[in-house]
Amino acid sequence: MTTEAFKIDKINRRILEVLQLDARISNIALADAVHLSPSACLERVKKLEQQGFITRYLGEIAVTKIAPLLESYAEVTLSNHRPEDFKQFHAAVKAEKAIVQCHKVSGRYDYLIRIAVRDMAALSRLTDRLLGAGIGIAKFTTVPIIENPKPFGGYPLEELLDGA
Amino acid sequence: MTTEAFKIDKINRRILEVLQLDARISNIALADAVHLSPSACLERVKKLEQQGFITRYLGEIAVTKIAPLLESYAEVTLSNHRPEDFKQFHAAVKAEKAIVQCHKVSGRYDYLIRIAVRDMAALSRLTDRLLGAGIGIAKFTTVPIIENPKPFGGYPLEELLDGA
DNA sequence: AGAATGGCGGAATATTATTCGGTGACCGCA
DNA sequence: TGCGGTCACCGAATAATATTCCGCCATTCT
Repeated sequence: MTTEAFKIDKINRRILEVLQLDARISNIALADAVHLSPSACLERVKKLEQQGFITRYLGEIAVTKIAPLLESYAEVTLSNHRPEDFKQFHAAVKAEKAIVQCHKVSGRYDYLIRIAVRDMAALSRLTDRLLGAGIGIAKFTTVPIIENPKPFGGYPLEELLDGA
Repeated sequence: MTTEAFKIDKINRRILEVLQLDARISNIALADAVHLSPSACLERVKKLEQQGFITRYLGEIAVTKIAPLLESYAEVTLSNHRPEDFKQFHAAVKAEKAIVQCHKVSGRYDYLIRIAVRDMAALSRLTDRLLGAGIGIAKFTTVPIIENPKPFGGYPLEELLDGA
């Protein structure tokens, strides 16, 4: 046998649900939450990590408490849509630390990127730099974030798995 | 003095930078990375948590490996902009598990929300439900995510703090 | 200078993670 | 139906880590 198809049963789903929102829970507490012994629970978690079902553990930082922060999205449209145009843009995006995330989307624009800078001046400098970098950006519309009424609350695994 | 202004020195910045992308690093390894003894390091981490500089630890799940997933953004415009209209919308958003995140923004629309459902049919049902819920949505434009060229890579704390 | 404060390192202890058999349920197959 | 074989589990033993505690500077304030 080669790579085994993995089974996401009810227990693994529960484990993922918990870890998704509390990555640093102790294995003992997690085991308790899913009604398993610590050893059995740990075995499952390790397997979930190794097989790539859990990719990373992230710490959420209250950036606004330590520094000025203007977070915003930007809608990006490229001038051309050849494979090399996309590649070029991807490379530029990855190199830019202020661009903290990038989605390729389907709709009125090609990409939706998330930007973290100190203030409008820095945002302005960034857009100028991107537009002047010759990476084929035809249109660049920034959408500043004012407030976050609902912070990320995890994926609804039950619905996605069972098919709500 | 009551609540002490907290100092984010170089070491704390480093701690945050590390934890941001590797929340489950052991305290010993973290201490090593920031050139502190485990006890001193732990003391700082605890303080950062207590004072709210670290808000949560999240596990990143490869949802697409375990279930069908259509993730998308949606641009939302409300019909009216009275305080109660916003409140009503916020409440609806929080109650909807498929809406995993919600930003209030400044631009052509009022909100940018992130949605996780199984497929187009589910997305369609969701939009119908939201539009029919009488929560004052005037316009609702979905923007499906095709690809993620740059996953979240953490905030550029150095730039934000030192002022790039 | 002297005392108070705060952060540090290192040792001791408590808690947790990890390893390691042993067991029972389930499955395929004769 | 009975016989391995496999797999996931549990519980105990061990290893590693987290956490506490205390004494020690360095800085600051008086």
